[in-house]
Amino acid sequence: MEYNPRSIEKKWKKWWDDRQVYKVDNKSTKPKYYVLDMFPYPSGSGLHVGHPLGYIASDIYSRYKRMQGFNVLHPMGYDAFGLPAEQYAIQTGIHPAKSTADNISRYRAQLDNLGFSYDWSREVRTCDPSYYKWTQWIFLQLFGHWYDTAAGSSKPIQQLIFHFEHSGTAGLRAACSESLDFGAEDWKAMSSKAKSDVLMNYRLAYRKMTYVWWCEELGTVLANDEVKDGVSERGGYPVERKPMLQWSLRITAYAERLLNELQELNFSEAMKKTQSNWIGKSVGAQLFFDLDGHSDKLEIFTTRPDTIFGATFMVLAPEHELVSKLTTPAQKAAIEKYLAYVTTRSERDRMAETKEVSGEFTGSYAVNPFNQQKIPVWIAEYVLKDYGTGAIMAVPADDERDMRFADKFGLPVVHIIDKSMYPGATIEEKVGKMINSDFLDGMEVPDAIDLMIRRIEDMGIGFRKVNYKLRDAIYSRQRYWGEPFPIVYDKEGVAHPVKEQELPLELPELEDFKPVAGTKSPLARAENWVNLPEGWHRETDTMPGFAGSSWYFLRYMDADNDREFASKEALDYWRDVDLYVGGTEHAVGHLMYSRFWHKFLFDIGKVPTPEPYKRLINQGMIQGVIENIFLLKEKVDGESKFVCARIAKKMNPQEVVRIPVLVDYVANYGSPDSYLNQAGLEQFIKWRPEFENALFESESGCWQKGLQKNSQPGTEFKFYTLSEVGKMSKSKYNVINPDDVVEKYGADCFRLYEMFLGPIEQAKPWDTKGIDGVAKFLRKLWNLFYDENGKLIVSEQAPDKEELKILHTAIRKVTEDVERFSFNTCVSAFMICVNDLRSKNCSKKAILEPLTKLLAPFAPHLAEELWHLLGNETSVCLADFPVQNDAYLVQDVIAYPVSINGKKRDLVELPAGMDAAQLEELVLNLPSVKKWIEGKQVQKVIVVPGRLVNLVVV
RNA sequence: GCCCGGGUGGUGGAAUGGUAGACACGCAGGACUUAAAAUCCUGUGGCCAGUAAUGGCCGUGCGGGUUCGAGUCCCGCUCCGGGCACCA
Repeated sequence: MEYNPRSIEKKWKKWWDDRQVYKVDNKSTKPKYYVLDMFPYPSGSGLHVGHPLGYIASDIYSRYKRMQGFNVLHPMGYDAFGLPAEQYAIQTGIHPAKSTADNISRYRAQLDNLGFSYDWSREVRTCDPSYYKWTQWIFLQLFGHWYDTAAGSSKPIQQLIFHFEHSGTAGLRAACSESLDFGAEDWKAMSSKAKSDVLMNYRLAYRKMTYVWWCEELGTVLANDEVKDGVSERGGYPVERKPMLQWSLRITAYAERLLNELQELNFSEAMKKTQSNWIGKSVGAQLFFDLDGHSDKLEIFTTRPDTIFGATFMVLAPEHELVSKLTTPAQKAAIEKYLAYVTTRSERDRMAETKEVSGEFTGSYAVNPFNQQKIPVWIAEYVLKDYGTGAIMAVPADDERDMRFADKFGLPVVHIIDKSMYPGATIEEKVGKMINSDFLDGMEVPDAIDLMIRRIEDMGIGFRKVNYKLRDAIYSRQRYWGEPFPIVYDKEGVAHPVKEQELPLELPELEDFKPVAGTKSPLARAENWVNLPEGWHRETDTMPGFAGSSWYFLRYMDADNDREFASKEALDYWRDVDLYVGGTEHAVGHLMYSRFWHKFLFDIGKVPTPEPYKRLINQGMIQGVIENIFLLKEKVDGESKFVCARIAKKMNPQEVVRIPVLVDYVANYGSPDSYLNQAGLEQFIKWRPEFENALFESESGCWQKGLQKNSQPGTEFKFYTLSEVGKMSKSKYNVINPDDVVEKYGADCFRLYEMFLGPIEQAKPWDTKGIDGVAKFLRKLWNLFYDENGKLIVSEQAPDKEELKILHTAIRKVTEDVERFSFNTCVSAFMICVNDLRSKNCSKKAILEPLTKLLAPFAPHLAEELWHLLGNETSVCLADFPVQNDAYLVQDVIAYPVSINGKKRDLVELPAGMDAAQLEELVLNLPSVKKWIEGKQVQKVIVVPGRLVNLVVV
């Protein structure tokens, strides 16, 4: 009987399905274990071989934990709101709800094809009203709370109102947009609009002015992703940054906790570093500069208050609210021109551009509070509105960017730090002795910083301040395909929450998904929905992608609950995610937001833990190989001018092959390995028959089999191939569908091969080259059960010592490696085990049965088949995972490498249990060693019992 | 530009600071076969010497350092991949 994955896999899939093997109960006497995958966005191109990498790993781990006696929650769902579905709708007219549902069925079919052990009864879809009801509900909680910095926790907004009524802002320590100062009487005198504005300053979900990319030509707001090189990616139209009043979430209130509590988590150090850097905590001073001739003060944040005597100019972000006030009539034209330029620039451009600085003088001056010197105020794009206060004091002597700016605009430089005592110290390092700095002169930098902050506080011109790079999350999207905000505005524009019993606030049906004139969201088209009695109206923006994905793991715990997002019982049982598997691309976005939401829900008593994810594993991206075939035309008339065409491996041959490539690029990739003339083309088509009818087009002519268009006699064509590695995407013709691989090799083989490719955390290109090795392994295993005549040859014989050692070596290795997520080495261990058993012709049940269980998490279908062949009737998925017995693993003999000065010179097999002295004596008398130490002095002998011997000779 | 990773044979990769290249792919030679496929066996980092057994030297992107010993730790570079706040 031959191993036939197709029939085996079909059979057991149905068997598992019929018996609901993967269904999980919220009540169990077993310990719980929650394994979560980052749920996919169901895109139109379907699942590719990169998606399942993490899913297979988490599935193996889930199955492993289940077999070890845990009640394992392993769910799956879809992150189903998003931009691509909406873009697709605009292009094709197909409603996002439909295309999303279609894509989901396709994803489901593809996932089902891989033998995952998901409990599908818990599936969630973020675009489902029964789900987004709770996304909206959480938003309303954020809207209804403020962050009490003194208590380190979120509190209901009513408590804040109570505080204002009794003492105004006195004694209040709260996360806010700007510090306000008013008394109880002031509060009581405020209009409802004024009160609402004040509360917005404290709410965790609040509205503020932020910028969006606007494309006039397309009549739509664009995502960063849709803007390339300052123009829209679609159509190449001009774009500009437009200010809009948008919802934001005050994640900055949680910055300190997000940073501190990160340390306790089992995340990779790289991930922790990325998140800490993103939070970007820095300590410094917030201080106010007087402005010459203005009553306003200029508020800046600096980590280097000690350098104030070197501050020779101030820089404001171009969007800073004081810019218009500070611009003098003489500078007006220049400033306006600069502002127009800045609206075309992305933040990335503004940060990245360091060689060519730009800026403009406002014509006004600030006053240095310590020496009363006038300091010119400039604006420049390298200062960002949302970081710090959107304004800096520039100290060219101590900051590279400020220096370049001073250089370019001829601004003075005052040296204030003597670093001669610290050779090799960079300009930014906080070391050196202060000079030219009045009362700071002679002090070391750290002391000077300290003293300066105290001075600033004494003078009442500022205070010590902790600043974070982390910015509040912009939460509005001018899109259709997202959660509507459960917010209505009254006549005065005051935002009110929709009543809880009115949730979910469903997305109205629309035919046209384009925004309404100006920057109004598509939802503005649903006038009946937007407009309410008495001049009230609904919010027309929708929530961003991260809304639904910030809490979905909680919903799986109790997915059908229509009274709460999850019941207290379910939350108390499952608590948090024990293992989370997903890509690093979510390091700062999704992970940060969901940690923030979770902490908020914890503060308001809705979840039992302050952190959502205990352990995080990041799978590397599976990249595609972009294979290009170049056809070059070489002019023979002496000129060495090349022209060439380029085609990607997976490109449909019917599509015209074009892309002229730069000569330099071609020249960099070695020499052509074959000529392409008519015969060469034949040869090429033999190698790549799919190009039989392709038309090869280069700048100067076209080629097709049997034809020779536009080519001059005497012209030679050369071709060669090269490979690049990059993201798998439709546009690169390198997407590989797992279904095709499963069709050919089976799901078990696919699972093992993806694991065998390399370490889970590493990015690697997909290549099916090695899959035969895995397929061979599976057949070899199969053939331990069946002989070549299809006869079952499993015997009841007792295993010998060696066979037990082979088995238990595998058990040990696989168990260790599963725990550390080293699945590629698990597969090697299986191969070694099967190879060893084969060489001993071992088909003993006492060996094969534990081996089958060991393999079950990796190749569940095959394991189930073998398990039943061995006479079992329950599922192998529920069997006990084998445990190693150290008694079988004892080594009698150890191979000691013997090194001289660190170089291996001999390998001697010695009985285990020799002590260091015995080993030393024995080794010194080895002939192979004598040869090396003859006439020399043995200075030192390093003996590591059980490992090695190293002699140091001179 | 900034942040985070990574670089080991022809290829994917293995290696608690302790025998570099496990396990595979590929390739070469052989067995079986009319033949091919499949399967099995043997070899396979490079260079040098030797008929051979074998022996020697070099070798983990580049340059330095720590150590008895470095792919692994430290410093400086370089190339590649990912992210940079409205793709998800």
